[in-house]
Amino acid sequence: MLTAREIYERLLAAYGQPGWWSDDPYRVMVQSVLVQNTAWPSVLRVTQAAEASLAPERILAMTPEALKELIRPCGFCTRKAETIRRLTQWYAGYGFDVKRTQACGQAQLRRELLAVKGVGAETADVILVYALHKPSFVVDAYTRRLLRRLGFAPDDDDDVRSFFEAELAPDARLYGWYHWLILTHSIERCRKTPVCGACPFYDVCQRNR
DNA sequence: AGCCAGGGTCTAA
DNA sequence: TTAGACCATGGC
Repeated sequence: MLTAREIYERLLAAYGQPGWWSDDPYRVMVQSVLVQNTAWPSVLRVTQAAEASLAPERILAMTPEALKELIRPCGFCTRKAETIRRLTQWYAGYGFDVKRTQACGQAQLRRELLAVKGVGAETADVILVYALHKPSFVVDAYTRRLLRRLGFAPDDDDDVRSFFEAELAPDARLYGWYHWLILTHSIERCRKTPVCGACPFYDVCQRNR
């Protein structure tokens, strides 16, 4: 089994400098909800079309029905509209101020985010890492699948999270990059060319046995 | 045409 | 406590 560092090194060598979700914290919050069980292009289409409305004050000013219509193409629009509203209200408690929000401890922020109905572990961790720059490793379907293919069979997501966090420095930038690389690997390579000799994990991938 | 997509909540056993 | 139903829509 590769270590967390070895996996990162291979991803970096294969895909180069990783990207970042967004430098706009509120955009990360909205998109992290919209992408729940939804393909990314749908999220992009909605958020680009709604560019002018994508400020927390504007969202809270909309009627629930208008917000629902705005995000309809992403699916689950009733629930996601409610979640976005609740999340925005949570952010309002910090005056829509990232710095004020970041002043809180990571554990407290994670608890508060998980307490927002409609926000689960993955959404909370995406917001922690990309919007608030707190090192909470993001475990998503791709992360689970990659580790499984590398021969690691965790009982639950907490085990996956500790696999990474136990070995890596608690660095939000690193975690964000790491998640981004797993994403790139999963979408750009694994999905389009399922079995591929150029895969950075070809030698250890369970699928090749 | 049917299946899946970067999830989360609620419920029945 | 856990597996399964449910939530909605678009893309392939």
